[in-house]
Amino acid sequence: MKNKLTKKQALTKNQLLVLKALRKAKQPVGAYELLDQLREHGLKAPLQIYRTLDQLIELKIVHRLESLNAWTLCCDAEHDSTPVFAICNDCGSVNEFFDENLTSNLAKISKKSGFVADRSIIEIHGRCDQCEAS
Amino acid sequence: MKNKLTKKQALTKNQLLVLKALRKAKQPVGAYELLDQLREHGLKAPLQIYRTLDQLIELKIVHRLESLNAWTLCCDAEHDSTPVFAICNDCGSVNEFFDENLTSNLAKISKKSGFVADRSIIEIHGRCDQCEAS
DNA sequence: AGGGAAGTGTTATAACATAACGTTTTATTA
DNA sequence: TAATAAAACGTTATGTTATAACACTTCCCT
Repeated sequence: MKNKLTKKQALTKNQLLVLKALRKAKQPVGAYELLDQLREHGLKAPLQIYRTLDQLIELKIVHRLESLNAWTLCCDAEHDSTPVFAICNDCGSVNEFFDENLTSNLAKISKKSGFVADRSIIEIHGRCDQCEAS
Repeated sequence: MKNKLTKKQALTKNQLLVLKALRKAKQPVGAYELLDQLREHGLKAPLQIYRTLDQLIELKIVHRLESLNAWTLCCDAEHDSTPVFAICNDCGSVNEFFDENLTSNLAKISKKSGFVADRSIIEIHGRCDQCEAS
């Protein structure tokens, strides 16, 4: 794995296609939906999508939302702490947050039980402020 | 919905079957795995399993692990705060924790952005103390 | 130029989940 | 206790999400 700059320059054709599709979307997108959108650009099989998504996750450019089976752009490539996703049940929008306290809380809980954490998933379902207001 | 006592007495045949299968398991179990185990007791279709699992979740006896597509018994029917699941990559075991600080942190993050939370998912992947020791 | 690693394409299949419909059981209350 | 509403159940078919296996290509480094 190279440094950030090199990484960004090194994006492949499929990676760029998937990224572009994710940028256009205002919500997380499923793998088969991405496939449908990218058929016109030559992608034909689910695996091409899944592989590309795995690569983009590895590059920390994309997150997978486990409770939605869908993917979304990372808000900011530079964070190290655990992202918190707030997922609106009504409009489907997702916001990504970071919270130092939460991250350290999580670390404490792990440590207390001797568990060595690797990857943390925090997803909150509910209603966003806009939907709540309307 | 009745009180806890009544609820427990009211478990149906399918609910009892699924619960028993989950109790025997030392790890979260997938829906089709449950189906396989319960075929000998007359369950034949996935939907019978999925429906029963939904009922047990509604009764707060069972949790779904979103990142595993699997289900596990709730450690304790009496909690109200958000459960934290620590999932071992090596042995597959899962531990359920509760942490007041974490729960209130989560609530704060939601509130700050005007998001009204409904359901929270916290799943940590890593290595449990036993696997880490060996 | 040679060799290894990463990326690609394709077919087939596995794993996970729900729609739609009708029947049976259970609980409620008139 | 008969009528009826609600919950649970069973079954077939289908939809959705994800991976296995294998062969080929491209890129990069020495």
